[in-house]
Amino acid sequence: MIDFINTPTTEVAQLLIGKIISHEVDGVVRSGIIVDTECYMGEVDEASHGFGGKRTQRMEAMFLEGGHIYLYEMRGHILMNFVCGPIDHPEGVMIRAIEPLEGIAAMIQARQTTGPNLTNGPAKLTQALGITMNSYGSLLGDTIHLSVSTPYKARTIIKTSRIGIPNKGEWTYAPLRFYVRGNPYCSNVKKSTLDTDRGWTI
DNA sequence: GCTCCGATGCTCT
DNA sequence: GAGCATCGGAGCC
Repeated sequence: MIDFINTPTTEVAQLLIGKIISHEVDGVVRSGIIVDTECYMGEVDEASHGFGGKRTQRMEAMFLEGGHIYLYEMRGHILMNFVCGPIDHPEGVMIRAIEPLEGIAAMIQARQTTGPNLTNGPAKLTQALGITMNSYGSLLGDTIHLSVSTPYKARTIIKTSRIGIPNKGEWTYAPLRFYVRGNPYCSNVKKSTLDTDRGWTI
């Protein structure tokens, strides 16, 4: 299991790649392999909700100890983050995309679509997994589970700038996004760069 | 009470 | 590749 409190956030983001996240809805387990993550670096990161020491009701979970779930609602969509670092330290890793594994039929029903479109975006995967604001501030392992081991090994992890962060100075270009090269479920990838083994070495 | 706006996604060109 | 739909929280009046 990852030590979310003592491991640097940027390292957590890379360690999460290849792990399996699961959530149970009505007795049906839905799970997927994490393939795309982004870091948000707390008070100093202009793109982070915790920037400048701001602290409001809806971001309270971000200030919990590492290992908690921070959910953010935007335009009716839910985005999921794993909180990192010690308490009162608003850093976290957003899960940007997963590769469906179990409960795919349920995901298709929830999303009303199939293929990469099922989970290749932060709001898409929460909808596919059936995650709701009920899990806000819960501890990882409570309603949302993460595999202890890393069953899938990425051949190459691409390190690049984050998506949807304009006009944030150096933070717009900071290499805080990590994803599996060649995996079709990553956000915003070119078709020509996909690999037949989806980027895994096993 | 009201306005502004975003860590998005979908649709159409 | 660009434009827009559309919801709730934050912050200010």
